[in-house]
Amino acid sequence: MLIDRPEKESYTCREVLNKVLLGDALTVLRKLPEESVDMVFMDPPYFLQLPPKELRRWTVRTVVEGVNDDWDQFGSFEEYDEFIKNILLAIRRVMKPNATLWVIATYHSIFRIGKIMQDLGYWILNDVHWVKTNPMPNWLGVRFTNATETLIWAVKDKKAKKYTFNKEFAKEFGIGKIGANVWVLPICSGRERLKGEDGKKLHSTQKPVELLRRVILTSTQEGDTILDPVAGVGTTGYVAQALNRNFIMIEINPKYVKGIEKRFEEPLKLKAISSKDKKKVAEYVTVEE
Amino acid sequence: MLIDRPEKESYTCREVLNKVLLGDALTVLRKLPEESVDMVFMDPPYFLQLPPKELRRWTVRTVVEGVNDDWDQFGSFEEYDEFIKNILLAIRRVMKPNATLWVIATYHSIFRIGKIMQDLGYWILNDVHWVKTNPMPNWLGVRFTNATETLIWAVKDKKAKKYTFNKEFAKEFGIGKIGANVWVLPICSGRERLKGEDGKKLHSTQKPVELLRRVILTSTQEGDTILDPVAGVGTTGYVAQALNRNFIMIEINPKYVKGIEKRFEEPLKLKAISSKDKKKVAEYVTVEE
DNA sequence: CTGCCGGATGAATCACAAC
DNA sequence: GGTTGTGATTCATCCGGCA
Repeated sequence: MLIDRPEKESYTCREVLNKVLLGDALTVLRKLPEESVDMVFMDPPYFLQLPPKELRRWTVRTVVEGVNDDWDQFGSFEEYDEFIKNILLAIRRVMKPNATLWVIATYHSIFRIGKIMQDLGYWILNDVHWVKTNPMPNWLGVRFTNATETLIWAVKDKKAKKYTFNKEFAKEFGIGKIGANVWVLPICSGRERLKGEDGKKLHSTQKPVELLRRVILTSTQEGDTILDPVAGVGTTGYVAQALNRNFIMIEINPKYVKGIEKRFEEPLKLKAISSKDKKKVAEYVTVEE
Repeated sequence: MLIDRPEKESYTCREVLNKVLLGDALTVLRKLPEESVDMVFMDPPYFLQLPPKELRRWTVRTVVEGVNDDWDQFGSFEEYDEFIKNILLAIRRVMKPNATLWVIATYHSIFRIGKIMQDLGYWILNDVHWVKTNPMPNWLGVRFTNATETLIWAVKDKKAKKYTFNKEFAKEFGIGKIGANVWVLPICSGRERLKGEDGKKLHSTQKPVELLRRVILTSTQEGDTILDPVAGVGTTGYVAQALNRNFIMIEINPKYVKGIEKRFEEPLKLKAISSKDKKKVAEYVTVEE
């Protein structure tokens, strides 16, 4: 069975391998054996601005002179930080000593996440920048078009050395010929995008298969175990399976889990990025004369 | 006089306009009038935490002149955070209500800086990614080649609305045709790179003129006042002057200040990026068929 | 003046084994 | 644990020397 709802106190690796565990990330993570996974990919919820009324004031406010009282968003920042910190701690426990962790987010939250990671002892190896060829057309002329998401790639500890890095793939994916930390690829759309029964997109931030293909190929070996504690519609496991890696996915929303189940009925056949798509990418990033 | 050593308790804007103030950033910032500058560009120490040993090129046996300057040394993350927080607070005081702030750093510290900015109430407008066409390669192939630096662009407060954003320039500089938050340009080298009397680079991390040109053209108007509290060899003011903006620069190191003085003897004549360079950039980011 | 070639170098958290 | 010596292996770009 692909789907499982963990009831026991703790699980062996074998019991949860290649399963989607229905439940809260933190609760389920704590049931997994320690030092058991080779790589973790996390796509945490984005930080959403709540209406000011629901927010508390930030206690550190008193540090600053001459500041008006509208610093209300910090109450929710604190809650967000707490959530991130706890899940990063729980992840750290299940990572093998030389496992690596990927986290993806936008500027709304990536800075908070990165600092928390460093404070917990994670050692950042790279930031990788996903440049979207077809970002949301949010051009109001008041900001730069936000065409990027940032991935942080890290090890548990500064001392971790023998992590997996397949540089041939890194060179293939990064722009230029030097394996740079910049990936240019389109967002998930078209047939790849999962739809609900209402015909609308099932998940608001479904990650493209190609993104996970790159993550997995550069940082794991065949047979490795990949964990995604906030699986959403399960792109991580879906691509992992196609690349002969094992996966453990955790997702709390039954709607998404149902989506994963349906998705897995038709296993992914991976093909390299089409030359047509490559051409599009090339056109996109080319600077005009 | 271009150079000035502030002795008084406080200064009017007129007294410090288009001057390099020799002194500690925090001390001098507190002497400036509040709400007096339109834009701030800050290039703080990145706290690279480079290993104490030297890195030697294998083929030519030469040593990489890393960033081992005293100004990049901090005892701990906490110490670094305190430094950043205090300077960000002092900057906030002198910013006009609709002024904007740019901060640049690499993955070593940009996440910490971004979180501290958010915690202090700064409202992030964008992250802008500088993709370097000619970075140091990662020789051992154990990571992605770190080819980027990240700029955070922010206003003092979420409520600030009427900040300057020249969208024509944003469209010109960003890759694609959408004004994306990605700038591709080479690092500062060759004749542009200031040399000391020993023939070696005067500053380990001099920023390219083209980077500042983009920052200034997108986020200020002619006649605006631009502050750089950690001026180094003064690229910010040098480009500001060429673009008919006013500047206030602060720098504590007399060696760098002397470098600025000499640099200003020959005012910058700005030329647009050449079509040859544009072509190179295009080649660099183009994806192969 | 131009073109070719060798040398130098860049914000780098870059390895590993032996003592 | 720290220190030191050996060795495996990157690329775009600029500059100066020389043909």
